[in-house]
Amino acid sequence: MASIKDVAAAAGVSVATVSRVLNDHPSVSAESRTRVMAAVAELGYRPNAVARSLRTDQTRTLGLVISDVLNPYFTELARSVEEEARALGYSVIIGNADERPELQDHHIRTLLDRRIDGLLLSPTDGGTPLMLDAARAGTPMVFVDRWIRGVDVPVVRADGQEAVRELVAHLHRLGHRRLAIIAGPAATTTGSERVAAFRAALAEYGLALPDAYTGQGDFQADSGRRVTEGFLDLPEPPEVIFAADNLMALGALDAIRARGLRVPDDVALAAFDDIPWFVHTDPPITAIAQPTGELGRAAVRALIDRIEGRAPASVTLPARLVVRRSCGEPSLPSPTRRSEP
Amino acid sequence: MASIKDVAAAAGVSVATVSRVLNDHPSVSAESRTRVMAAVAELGYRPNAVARSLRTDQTRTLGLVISDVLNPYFTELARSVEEEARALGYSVIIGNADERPELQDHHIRTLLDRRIDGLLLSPTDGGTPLMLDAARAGTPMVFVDRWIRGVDVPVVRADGQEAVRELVAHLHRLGHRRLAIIAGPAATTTGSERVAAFRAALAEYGLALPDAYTGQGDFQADSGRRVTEGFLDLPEPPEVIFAADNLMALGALDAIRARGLRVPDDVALAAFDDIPWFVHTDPPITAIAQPTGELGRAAVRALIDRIEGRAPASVTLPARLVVRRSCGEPSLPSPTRRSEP
DNA sequence: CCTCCTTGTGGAATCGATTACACCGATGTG
DNA sequence: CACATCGGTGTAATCGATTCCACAAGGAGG
Repeated sequence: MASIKDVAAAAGVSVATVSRVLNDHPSVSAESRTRVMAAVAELGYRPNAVARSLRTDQTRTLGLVISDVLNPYFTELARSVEEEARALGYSVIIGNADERPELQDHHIRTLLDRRIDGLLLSPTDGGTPLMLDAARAGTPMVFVDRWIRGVDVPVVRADGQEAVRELVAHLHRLGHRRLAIIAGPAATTTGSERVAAFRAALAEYGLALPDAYTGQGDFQADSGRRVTEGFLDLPEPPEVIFAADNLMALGALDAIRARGLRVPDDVALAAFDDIPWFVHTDPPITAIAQPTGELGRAAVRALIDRIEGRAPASVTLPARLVVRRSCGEPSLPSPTRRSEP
Repeated sequence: MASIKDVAAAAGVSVATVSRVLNDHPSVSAESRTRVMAAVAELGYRPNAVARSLRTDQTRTLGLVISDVLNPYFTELARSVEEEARALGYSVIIGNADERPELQDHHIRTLLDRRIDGLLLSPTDGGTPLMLDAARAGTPMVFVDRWIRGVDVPVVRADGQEAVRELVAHLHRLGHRRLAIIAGPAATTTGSERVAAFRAALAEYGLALPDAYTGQGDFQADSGRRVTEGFLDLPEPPEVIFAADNLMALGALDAIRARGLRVPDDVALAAFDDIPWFVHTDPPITAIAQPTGELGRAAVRALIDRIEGRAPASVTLPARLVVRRSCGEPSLPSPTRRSEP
């Protein structure tokens, strides 16, 4: 592979001049410029990004560590992150933590070893020492979706409180009174906040959230299945199951179906995180939709602000309720609300 | 950030010795080794992967360029690729081409600039000059899923011929005679091969595949929708629509639903590429499942064989039919076939 | 007792870029 | 006419690692 020396030799100039042409430095004669360009084209020369990074101490690369690539929510997030980063001249390396803290740490470590310019994180847990150290050491960092308390790192996320309140109102209007939730890991903010929001909304209607109706999941389909089975085994099973993410909703649907029960006639189902497939499930699932693309883009902008020395700001965007049929009443009466992405 | 010099100074040895300890070279005294280790721990030193790569001319990184991250098939592929690569000590950088050749080239170029050790490709098209040049220049490369004829690059893919034959047999048995296909881009192998396999299977039953029943899609949901509308507008619409990938099947389902028609009563639907959601759509969709995880792992092994100087082999694995209810007959008669992943 | 290995170590070259600094000739100015 | 200025260029240092080579010390063998 041709190096800058080969180009210099072919163009009959020094490597310094070649470098100047490549980085369009002002003081290069038109003459030299054209000869260098010709040599570059002739040799098919491409600068070695590794060498350049070593010298300039910047890689123009962002790291993104997400909790689960197989979750369509995170896939969409990753996509929008990459898009915005590319538009701003950065590349993105994605690490999939699979909801496992060790794997998350593995990726953070590799990313740091590669000297990425900044890190976008959606922590699987309450924050490992490695992550905290990196933040303290001044690695440019931004949390997306999930975050960690007590760390001075900007957070870009959606606020679901209002949407959860709307959901509960919707459920209450439909006559449901026994509402259960499949929560995410308590160590994650999205795990605990969604339960809190749900509980608060229930309280407004004078409803309680008994322990028996609070199942502990891990954001994976299997846990949704398991928790749902527990709910259905109860002497008095809930009328509604609210899953704190889309995969657990899938598991719940499985479990309900396996018992020969019907949604929403026997049990109603709702989920946090809307995804395209929810339109096509049987029945279509009522969900709380996050502005995923906007979240990803805002996170990248915040991170790059931080990297380039500007002051990054935390961002909170509202989530919204998308009513479909999984909680009852085909929603024909109110056609306004029947929004599809 | 601490460098090897700092470690050397802290341990009272030369950088050469530190390097030897780090790469556990045999001739280092136990004495030096422990002192270096202590210094490393004390300083929290981590070798700079950029510098190391420059010197050794290897990055221990693989590039993976896929056609569409939002397609669950490719997400799963990416996941298995990363998993196997990690197990073998490599990292993976994923590029999403979004079915756009320019974007694909952008990613190939960036990956090459970063001097990745090898490239895993699922080409969006017939092969851009850049891609062909890279192959010719000797960049270790392997095609996954989709490939390009006339290039000397190993291919790891699934063979769907037998499964398509089974599908057609299944459809014929159910009494369907007017079968249509939503094809992928003809420039992709998966685009053309699936049509060919379908046509060949139909021929075995004395059925033709008229042009009117061959719609041109681009592997995206929208195109599935558009083509399906065309089919339904025909004076004699098909009885079955076979989508060459899962996203186009989703679009087809949308279009059918929008007309107020029912699956499978009014039109039957089948898809290439099985995904977890197909179990939960209304109705569950009959699909041809690829051994996605195995494909990803085999591709990584082939690529690493090539990188490390062993002779890589092409791999072809069989796809299989998963019968659900979208083509008619609840499949109760034959419970053996009702396999779920 | 002198050579010859072996083992452990450090100095320095190297990878491919960027960039500070020195230099040279041409132009402008007092 | 001497001198400062400036545009254009090259030499060389530098980033942080790896690794070749030289060398010293110590043990084995003649």
